Amino acid sequence: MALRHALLAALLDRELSGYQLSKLFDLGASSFWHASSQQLYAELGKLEADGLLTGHEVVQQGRPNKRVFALTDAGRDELTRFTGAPTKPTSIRDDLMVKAYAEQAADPDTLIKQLEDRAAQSRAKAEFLAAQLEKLRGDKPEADFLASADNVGPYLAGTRGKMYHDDQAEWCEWAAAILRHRTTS
Amino acid sequence: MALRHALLAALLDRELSGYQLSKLFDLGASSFWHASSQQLYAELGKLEADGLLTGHEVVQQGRPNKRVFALTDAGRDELTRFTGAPTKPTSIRDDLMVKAYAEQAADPDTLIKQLEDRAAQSRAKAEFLAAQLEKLRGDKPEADFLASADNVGPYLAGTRGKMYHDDQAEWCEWAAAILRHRTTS
DNA sequence: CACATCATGTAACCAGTTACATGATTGG
DNA sequence: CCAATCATGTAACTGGTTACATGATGTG
Repeated sequence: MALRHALLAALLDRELSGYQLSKLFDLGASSFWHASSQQLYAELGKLEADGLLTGHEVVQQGRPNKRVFALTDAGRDELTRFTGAPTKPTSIRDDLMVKAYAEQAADPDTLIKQLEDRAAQSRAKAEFLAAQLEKLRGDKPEADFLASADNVGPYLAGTRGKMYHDDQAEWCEWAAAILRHRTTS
Repeated sequence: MALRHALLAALLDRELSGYQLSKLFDLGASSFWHASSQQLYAELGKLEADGLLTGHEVVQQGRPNKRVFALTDAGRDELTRFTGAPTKPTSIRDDLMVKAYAEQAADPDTLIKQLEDRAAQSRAKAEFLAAQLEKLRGDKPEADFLASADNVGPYLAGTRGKMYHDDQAEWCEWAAAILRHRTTS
């Protein structure tokens, strides 16, 4: 069980539909938890069957109806249990980094293009996260918000995500520049 | 197929045994590719069966014998093909970040402890990577090395790994300090 | 003599990916 | 009317994890 806890965490203080969760895992949470939408719908079903979540149909006008999910008490307990359990090592799998490592076997122009594409994606995600963080802290200075707000978890995690994407973009551009320099000289 | 390319990349310019690869994936490459030793031995077998790698027994005195693996021409071609193929999105799964996100449901002291443990691990990995980078560039200034060396891939990837772990350690300590402050005030 | 490190695997199970499938509504 | 966005799934497959298994050698 792995995705479960990420889903429970996302639903800790709000109800969301599968679709909203898929946006979240695509944009906000992608820097610390990766999941496809198919996986989400499957896991939401299991979590509901296991009594950790309850789903309610929400009728919308102007859009297809949706099913939103909320934590049950059992779900919250399971999340608390999880936070106390030993932490598993981080699992990262990044094709682009493997390609950079194997630079010797790669076509330089193609690799440079891929690094630049990734840089652009990471810049966009960093910007999105910066906006999220601003929204979370409202008009307060960061230090005040972190000292007084009642739910700082998403802010802490979002900050790490922004760091990750800022670095990723910076590194990709740096690496691309080096490879470009090596081909043209 | 996923681990394959990471293994082929690691063997691009040297021969290594399963055990040496498991060290590499535990220390050097863990910031961009995660794999267990069981997985490595299984995949090395498949790669040999597919003709992308050849294994040779090396007799050692004072230690158990080992089997080292080297890229074949087919293996190198496959790696080149891979570097040109579309890059899959990065997959990250980090329990600790999910726990930070779910801070509200967590016991503060336990979470702080976990953040501090991770900070120490990341500091150690960053230091290891810094030493590796120094070894790779030898006595040259970084810019000279990157402009003139014939294999910069591992240096580029290692640099990203160091950034990742430096940030991770810094963020963990920052987050732990915030949570500590919130519990004591 | 016990512990750390070196060294390599197998088998059963589970998590995650890929391909397929459908349909409503809004805006250009 | 076409594309984008909203919305939700299933089935087959494959990649990865967990638990189990073994044994040599050097160091304190």
